[in-house]
Amino acid sequence: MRLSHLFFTTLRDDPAEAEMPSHRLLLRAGYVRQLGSGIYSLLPLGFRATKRVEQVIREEIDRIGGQEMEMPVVHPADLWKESGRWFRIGPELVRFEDRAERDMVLAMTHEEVVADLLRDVVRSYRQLPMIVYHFQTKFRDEPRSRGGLIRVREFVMKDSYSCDRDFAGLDVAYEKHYEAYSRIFARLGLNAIAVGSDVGMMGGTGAHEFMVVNPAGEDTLVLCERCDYAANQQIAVVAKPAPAAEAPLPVEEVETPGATTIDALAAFLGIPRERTAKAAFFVTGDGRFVVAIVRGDHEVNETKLVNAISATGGLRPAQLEEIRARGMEPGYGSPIGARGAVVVVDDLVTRSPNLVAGANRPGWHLRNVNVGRDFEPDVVADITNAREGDPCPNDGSPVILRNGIEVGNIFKLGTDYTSALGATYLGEDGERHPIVMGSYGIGLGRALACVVEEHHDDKGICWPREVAPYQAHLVTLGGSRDPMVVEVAEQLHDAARAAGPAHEILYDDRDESPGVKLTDAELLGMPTILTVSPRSLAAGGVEVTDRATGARSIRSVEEIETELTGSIGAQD
RNA sequence: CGGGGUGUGGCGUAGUUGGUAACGCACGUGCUUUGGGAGCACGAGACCGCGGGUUCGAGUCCCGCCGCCCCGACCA
Repeated sequence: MRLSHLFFTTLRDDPAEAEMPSHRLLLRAGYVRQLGSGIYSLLPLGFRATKRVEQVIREEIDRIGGQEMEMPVVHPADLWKESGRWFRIGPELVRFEDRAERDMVLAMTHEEVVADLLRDVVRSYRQLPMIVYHFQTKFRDEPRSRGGLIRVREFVMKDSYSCDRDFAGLDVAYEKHYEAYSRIFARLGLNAIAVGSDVGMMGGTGAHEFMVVNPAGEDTLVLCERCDYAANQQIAVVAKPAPAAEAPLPVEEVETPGATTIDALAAFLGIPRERTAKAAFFVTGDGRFVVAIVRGDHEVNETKLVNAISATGGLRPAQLEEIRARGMEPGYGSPIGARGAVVVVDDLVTRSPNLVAGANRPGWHLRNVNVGRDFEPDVVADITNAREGDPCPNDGSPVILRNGIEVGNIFKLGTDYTSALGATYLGEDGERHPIVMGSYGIGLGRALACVVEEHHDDKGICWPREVAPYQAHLVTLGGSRDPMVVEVAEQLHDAARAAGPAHEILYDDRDESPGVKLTDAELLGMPTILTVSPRSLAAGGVEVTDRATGARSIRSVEEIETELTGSIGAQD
């Protein structure tokens, strides 16, 4: 591909609104352009790189038996009403009416369509198991997109769906995907770690997210310093050693004017935060009022809290009036004397004696509060966030906290969708059974951006070979109108092109100064930069620079031609 | 949806007490130049986000709206 004809442009200056390196570089190097908030066009270079990511994924999903297909982006809302999601999902699901005033949705995922196809196509257990997948556009009207391609509203996702006779079959399909994903991310040059993640109401044996450690990540990962323990903070369980036992002391009131926060309270009384109990107030989607009690040195983990009380519809913070109506006082709150509230107590609190807790009276707290004696929990569970330095549940080593970007997830769906839509098969036993599904996603654009996050330097992108839109970037220098230089360059370009689309190289045939060409070559990031100039010819041929390492060597023209047209492409 | 910011040629920016828009890069033409974002000359390119208002006069002041970015809320 001649750069003089490529639909792109590089920017000398950093775009003002791009903060993440991947966003900045993909814009500057002419890979993508923004159309609106969270909506991007892929220019030819970006499209080509995305196609390479896609091909890696395709090969690995095919390898575990996936069958590629394609499902629509626009769905009749009836399907989503059948599954119930039409009613459960908020405004991130785009709804509209067609000309006949039928409700329609823009697909944000494709479980419903798969389940619909299953009930049409699958009749017998003999047709199972199977895996289908496609690369298809999703639209999710996120309240806030950010970070360039990292979090967008419209994106192409590889989503695969496993369809099995039973949960044992699901486990197999899940394991296959786990391994396929590991291979995919390794091939993409991504250091992705699989972390356990929340399975929500689904039960089953689990879900994993594949996370890339990145400061801009939106999830918090809990990682063991020593062993391979890794979990999303949403579900991470760490050891919580109990303090030394003490005999319960009598409750005393203590005046604590203005101490509405744990920090203020601990400072005022001159005690450590772990001697206090913190109350947080929520209302569940199904209308229950919840007061969660954790120790002052911990934070409430809402995901764990939701799971502990099976709160359908999630949680929202309670309003002041709602709290007071239950006999509690924000800032000085505790379950003591509360009414009409589900009291959820962190297990550590039950093992921590003589805590300072709210007196439910402004300006007052209570000393020596003990769970069981002074108030009765409705639920005792682990409802706190793991903290940096807490003991790993496997080997007790300190855990560390890191931000992570989710580049893929695998999820045991079970029979929710197939039951709702009536996708069943006739088993060997002559009975109807719901098909057991799993779903598995990878966002292409996000994966691409993560590759750039991991593979760049101060000059530009450094594509891994598996992802590079072109295998090499050919630059002519030092009198680029020199007939010999042009002839050699044209020869290499033609030869690579003749070897097939996968072998094609980028050829900078522009009449630009050496500085511009070399700077652009480094910005664009092809793994190999080939330089042809009178100097290189005099030295024996073509100068070969490895973009990632900067290593240079002179190779003969014939040698380079052989490599360009041979297997060096790694794109076969 | 809250909080903060921002909107001026393709990109990055300047624009003072209100007087019809400037600079760098990029772009076009010509000549020179060619191993690290070249030089000279000429040139093109902006309804200053949109609407209303104040004013003799608005990029600038006032009101409303919109877009985009960041933080938070949210996230099958």
